[in-house]
Amino acid sequence: MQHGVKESLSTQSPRRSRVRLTAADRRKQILAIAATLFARRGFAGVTIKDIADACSINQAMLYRHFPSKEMLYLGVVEDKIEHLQIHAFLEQLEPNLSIGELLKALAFHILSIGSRDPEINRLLLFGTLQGSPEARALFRAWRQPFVDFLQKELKERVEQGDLRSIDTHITARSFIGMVMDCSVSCFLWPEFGYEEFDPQKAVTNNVGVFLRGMQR
Amino acid sequence: MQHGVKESLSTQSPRRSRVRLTAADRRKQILAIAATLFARRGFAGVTIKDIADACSINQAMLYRHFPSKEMLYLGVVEDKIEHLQIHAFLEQLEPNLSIGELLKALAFHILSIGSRDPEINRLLLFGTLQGSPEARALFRAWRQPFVDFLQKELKERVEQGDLRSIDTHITARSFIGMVMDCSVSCFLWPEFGYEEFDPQKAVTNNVGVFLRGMQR
DNA sequence: AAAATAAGTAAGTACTTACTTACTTGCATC
DNA sequence: GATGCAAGTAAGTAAGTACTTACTTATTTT
Repeated sequence: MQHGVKESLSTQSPRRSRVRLTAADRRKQILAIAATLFARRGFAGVTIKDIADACSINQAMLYRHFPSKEMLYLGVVEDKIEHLQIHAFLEQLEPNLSIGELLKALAFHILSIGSRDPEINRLLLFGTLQGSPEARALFRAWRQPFVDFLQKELKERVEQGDLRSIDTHITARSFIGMVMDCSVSCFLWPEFGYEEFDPQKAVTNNVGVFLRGMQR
Repeated sequence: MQHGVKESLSTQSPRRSRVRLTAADRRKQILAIAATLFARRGFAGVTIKDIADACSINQAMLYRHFPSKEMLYLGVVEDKIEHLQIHAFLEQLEPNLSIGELLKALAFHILSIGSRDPEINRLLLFGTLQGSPEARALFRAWRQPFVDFLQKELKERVEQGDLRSIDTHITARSFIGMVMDCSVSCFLWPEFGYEEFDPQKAVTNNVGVFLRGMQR
């Protein structure tokens, strides 16, 4: 591979073989790289030059795809939301799950998305802290569906007498909040004993506690 | 009080009576105002000019008190940590509280600090997202003591057989996480039905669930 | 009242920021 | 192989950015 490659003699500077992408591909690349940077350092912590450099293109190219930094940020968030598909996940859940199985399914899904793509949680947190309206949309798409769904399920079971008369809104919100907090702190504070943290064990433990706490 | 005050006739423009503070007072003012701004917009979202303007002083004055923006930020965080006093709170708790009373006491304290001074939570979140080492210190001072304390108390009671054999680390972390998430979401997402949210009710509900879930 | 000291400012420096303009390159189609 | 067009760039602009310098004002001490 290394030795004797004919071209390599003159490719010391290989005519700067720049990749020339189609507009659609370049747009995708910009969105992906910008997502990573915005998630890591927040809106104000990233410059247009940072993004352009990371994409190996000129800043002017960014402005052919997005009219401003704000709109690029909006594009990043919208792109994330589009690929979340929480409602689809909730709808394909088996309809006759026990409340324990349901809590487990929700918790695992939240944790698995959070560990597969930490950018979502970071974008949500950074965005809401900054007060950007885009973050509101992320919240509605990422966190709220779980709460609404769980509350509905809890309410049904309370009315049927399967569960104690707990406050369904507070309980749903708190359970989802607990799982989200867990998901977030795993990558925000890997030290502090969260390194060896096992989601499987955490879910089993916490679902057990909630379950017994809610049952008659 | 209002009428006939002699000086008020000529105080329309009172010779620009600029306040001239002592160094100690000015330092305090800068720290307080910088804390508000950094908490609201993050490190990168605040400029030295913003802070100086908000203090009604020249930017150069800031550099007489703090050698750089970084060091000012560090000062803000250290100042917050100094006034937290979580260990003092934990030590003055009655030693023979039931586990239910203990959970309630911890939850109320976290929520009351969070609502009295939202800057702490915002600084902690902003800081950790940015990856600033100062945030690590805030975490250690604000969140970790609660977890460590609760885990110790849970462990004792599990060993005495008062509680089921739950995972004390995970449970302590999750309970504190749930309360912190609640505290944070109250001011981050006041819409989404958290406006009429009553901490008293939430604590009663959730402590009840956890309690029953942990007891034999 | 004079001297010493500390709080305060105006107006810079060198560099970075988001965004633009005028131009060049590569590729598909006729 | 010339043509049209989209992908790409170099080199700007004007308004910030963190930080500095040289100077002025107020208060305390002698």
